[in-house]
Amino acid sequence: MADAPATPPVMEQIVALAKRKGFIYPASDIYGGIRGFWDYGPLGVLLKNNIRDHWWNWMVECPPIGPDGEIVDMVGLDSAIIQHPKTWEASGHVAGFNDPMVDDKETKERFRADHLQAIFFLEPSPEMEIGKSYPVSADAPAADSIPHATVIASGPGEAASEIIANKAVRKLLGIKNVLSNMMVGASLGAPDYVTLWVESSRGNRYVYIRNIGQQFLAHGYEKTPSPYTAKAGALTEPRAFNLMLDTYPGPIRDESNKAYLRPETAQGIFLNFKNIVDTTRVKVPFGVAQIGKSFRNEVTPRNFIFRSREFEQMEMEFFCPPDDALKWYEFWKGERMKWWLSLGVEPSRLRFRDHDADELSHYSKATVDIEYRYPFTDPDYGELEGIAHRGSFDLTQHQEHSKQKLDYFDQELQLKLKEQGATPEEIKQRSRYIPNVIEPASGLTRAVLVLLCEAFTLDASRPSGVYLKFKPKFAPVKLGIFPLVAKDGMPEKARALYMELRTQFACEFDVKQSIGKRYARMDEIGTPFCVTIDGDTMSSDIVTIRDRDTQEQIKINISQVGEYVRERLK
RNA sequence: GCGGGUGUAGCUCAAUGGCAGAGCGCUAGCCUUCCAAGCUAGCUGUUGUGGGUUCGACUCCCAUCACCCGCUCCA
Repeated sequence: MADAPATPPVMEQIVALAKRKGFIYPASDIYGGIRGFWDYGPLGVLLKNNIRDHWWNWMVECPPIGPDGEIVDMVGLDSAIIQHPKTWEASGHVAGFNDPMVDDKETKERFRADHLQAIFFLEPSPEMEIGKSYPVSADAPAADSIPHATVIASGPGEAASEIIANKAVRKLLGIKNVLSNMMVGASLGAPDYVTLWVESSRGNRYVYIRNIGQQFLAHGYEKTPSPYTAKAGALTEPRAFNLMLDTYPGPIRDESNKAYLRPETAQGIFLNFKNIVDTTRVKVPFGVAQIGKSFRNEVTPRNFIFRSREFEQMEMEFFCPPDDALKWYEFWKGERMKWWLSLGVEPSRLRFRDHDADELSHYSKATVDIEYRYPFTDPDYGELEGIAHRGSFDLTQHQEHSKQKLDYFDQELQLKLKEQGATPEEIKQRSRYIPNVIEPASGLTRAVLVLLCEAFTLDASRPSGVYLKFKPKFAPVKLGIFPLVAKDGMPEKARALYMELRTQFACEFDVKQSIGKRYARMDEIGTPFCVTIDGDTMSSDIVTIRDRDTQEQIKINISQVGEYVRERLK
């Protein structure tokens, strides 16, 4: 699979194969499809359920042993997709998912208003001096919207590499060389922008001003220069794009009934924190895991099932004492990577990526992504799972909004503090707290995509031209059972074997057409093993097992087939 | 949502404005002792959808939907 050229055509082949063999269909296909939604076909649902069950087993039924050798308490949950609307006010989604956007009417680019970055043109000249101000040029802006830049310092610095690392800027400017960077101020904004003086492929030299959004929006969008052209007046009024899908439970469609389809499964866990603590015997630290559908009104669903409006998540919220949060963060980071590797994903296609400070969500103290090198991101990586240190944000928010106490009394900590000779005051204060949360949140539907990409293997030497190299445990069908030819009692014998094994794992029984064709079909859907009943079987119960990856065949007794396959499903 | 591209059978693709086709596939039968063999018979289309121009539209025009690429967003 590493040999497959990682270009868009490969992705198209994967999408085509997924549809042709019944893994994934466009939703509402006969009506022309509906953007951002996909249906999982007969094989797709088997694959998805296999991954889902593996996660549930790994996280809930048999969770990993903790960093200090302790047993980790873990329970499951399946909360409603629609929660009380206040949930999403408390979580920050109503505000955070209403990002104001502005469009550049000329270039048709769209930007988040609070993320606006502008690029101005500044023709450098030898006369420029530190401490003096110069107007940065813009094509035809209103006079009062021309910022003046004050040169505060010059010389190379850290900002240069940071800005050069900004893909969009690099591409836009065609930056060749960084000539110098300066600290400058602009007349409309704060006096501390980092700017950069570069030589570009266009032969111009530019000044780049970061994060002008906040400051310039304060002066009105009509005076805000467009990020790319620096023209004022090109931007539209900021408009909100709600990224949550809504619905109106109850007989009357009224704003007061408005509810949201959950954009993440996590909040259902926080809402049940108190219930779980009260009704089960879990003690902090413990985790609550949930698998289910989530919905986001994505602006642009793209890249097959990578970004869809309805998707499935596998999330776990791990509640721990604030003092231990970092320890557990590191622990889950490691465990989650192990889990992805257990799917049979090639290690070199996985990586961690820490979020920068300015990239962190409003709630998070630290977040790391596990990323995968998808064919459509290659050589770059795309998100697969986020592991976030959410602090006490969620429980605190829900405590405030619901007026329900969501803190936790830690009896063990109380005892420990007593032993350490802490004062009664300190004991009282520290043993009752709002737990911190470590959240590994992964996309089940993304895992399906990863396994499809990972398994997709071109092989011109075999009749199918392609096969899916799933780890046997995750293959939708485990075993093909074929009579070599449809005569001499072979079909009957093969059918009897099928009847025996179908109760143990997913088997497919096929009599039709040539044996080669049947093998080819199994290759295409990633069936790891095929067993063939031939003349030897009829005379001495010896069958042939054919391996999908090597295409090699071995002979074993018919009575050992079940055991042979089961051994390889572990 | 914006810009560009694409849309014909399950798949890959043909068809000057003039009868919608081929290969693969799929189904049934025959044949067949290990990798999509062969023979026979069959299956599949409101040419993405809806309008318009025309005697006549897969073909030209408009709208719309979906997909791909870029922007934006993002598990």
